[in-house]
Amino acid sequence: MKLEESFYQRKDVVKIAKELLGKVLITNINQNITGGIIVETEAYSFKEKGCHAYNNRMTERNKVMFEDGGRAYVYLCYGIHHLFNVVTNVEGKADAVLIRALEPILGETYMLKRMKTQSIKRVTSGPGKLTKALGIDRRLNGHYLLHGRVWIEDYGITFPKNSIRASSRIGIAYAEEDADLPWRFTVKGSEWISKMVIGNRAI
DNA sequence: TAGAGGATTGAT
DNA sequence: TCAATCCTCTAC
Repeated sequence: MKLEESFYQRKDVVKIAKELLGKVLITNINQNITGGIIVETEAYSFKEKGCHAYNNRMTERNKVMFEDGGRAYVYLCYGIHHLFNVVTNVEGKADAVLIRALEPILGETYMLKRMKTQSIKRVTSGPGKLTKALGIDRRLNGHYLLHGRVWIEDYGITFPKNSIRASSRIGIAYAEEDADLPWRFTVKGSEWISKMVIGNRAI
């Protein structure tokens, strides 16, 4: 069952980021259905410095974040990678959840083809990789998640509270004290989460 | 309008 | 450890 507007348009982006774990992100690009169970997310709020929309700063890039919840915010990072976010909260309140890793369950063949690899373990374990595997790019920026080519479904999978790990978000050292907010959520023990490194420590 | 830098990744 | 790669934002 597709998640409805009311799921996205709530105020608590951190809660939504946790609840998205276990949901299934699906795309239909050129009739190729691909998708996976979300196992890693990060919450971003306009109230903190890690967010593109901090202090209500609206630019050409992030203006989708200021629209009503339930849309895709896709942007290009490092000139190479497309990153996929879910816009949450109501119009004017620019919150979003970055999807960082999936467990592939639909269209594995297409994903392997897009990633030019034989290893399914590597196709969706990182925010830049999963967008490529699912065929997501900036053309889907602003796209409504309730119909069309990209959406999120509830497959009835719920991870118990004690199996969700909260840690600090990746790659936002510039956010000063807000860089320490424990707003990255991963499924404990999942072999599908991203392998980013903080300092010398692999996490 | 030029210049710097980024919510990453994979190869070395 | 570092290059790839280009869009976005800021300052001038």
